[in-house]
Amino acid sequence: MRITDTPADWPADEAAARALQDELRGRVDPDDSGPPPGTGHVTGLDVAYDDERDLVAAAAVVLDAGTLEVVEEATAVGRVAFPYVPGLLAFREIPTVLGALESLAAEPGLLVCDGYGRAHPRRFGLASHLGVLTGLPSIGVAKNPFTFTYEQPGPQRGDFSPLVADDAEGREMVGRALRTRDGVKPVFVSAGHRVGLETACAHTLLLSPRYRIPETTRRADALCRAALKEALTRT
DNA sequence: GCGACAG
DNA sequence: ATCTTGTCGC
Repeated sequence: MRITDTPADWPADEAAARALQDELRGRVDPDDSGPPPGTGHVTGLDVAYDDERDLVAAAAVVLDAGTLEVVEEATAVGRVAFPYVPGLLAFREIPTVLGALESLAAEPGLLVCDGYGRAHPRRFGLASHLGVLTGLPSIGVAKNPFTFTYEQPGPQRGDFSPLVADDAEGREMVGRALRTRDGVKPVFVSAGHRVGLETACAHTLLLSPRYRIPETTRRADALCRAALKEALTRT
């Protein structure tokens, strides 16, 4: 098994990581040049950790956006490149996630990340970061509200309410709490690169026909866990 | 200083 | 994220 290595110029500490986010945030494209929902490919990304052995397993699962059938799967294993610090999650996941993405033969199309994009302390979360580094359209679909506030959206699938940030960047609407299943806790959607919030929500609903979490993330979650187990067996 | 905090 | 079985409900 080959271990994806951390880039030599990876931020060494929190200050350097925050500075890099401030530098890269200007490269995010807020326009809607990404694919129309339901067309082309959508790629789910996720990672699993074993802090004991210092390992990270990442998975990239490409689905046909129209049928949600799996087109291709890829995994990569790496060393933990950064500790978990709220707001700096991307530095922990990106090296290995890029390793998985690079080994795909298919076009990734839209990147669906397990976390946030624009909804972030410096407006540059994991989805924004991955979008800028790859040039691919991306969105973030998180399972928790992080530090943001929101009113409970209506009870039906498709109902949503604004996700509001009130921090150093000011008070602003950075995403949506979106109900993907009737009567079930909403997911938290934010724009990444080349995809607007409205479009990001449309993608999310099409990717979640049955469960709260998008098929892309569900598939990637199962795959990276399996890849981690496999890596532990061989390590 | 304390608490909260994507995964 | 991760440690972890059964169980209540649709």
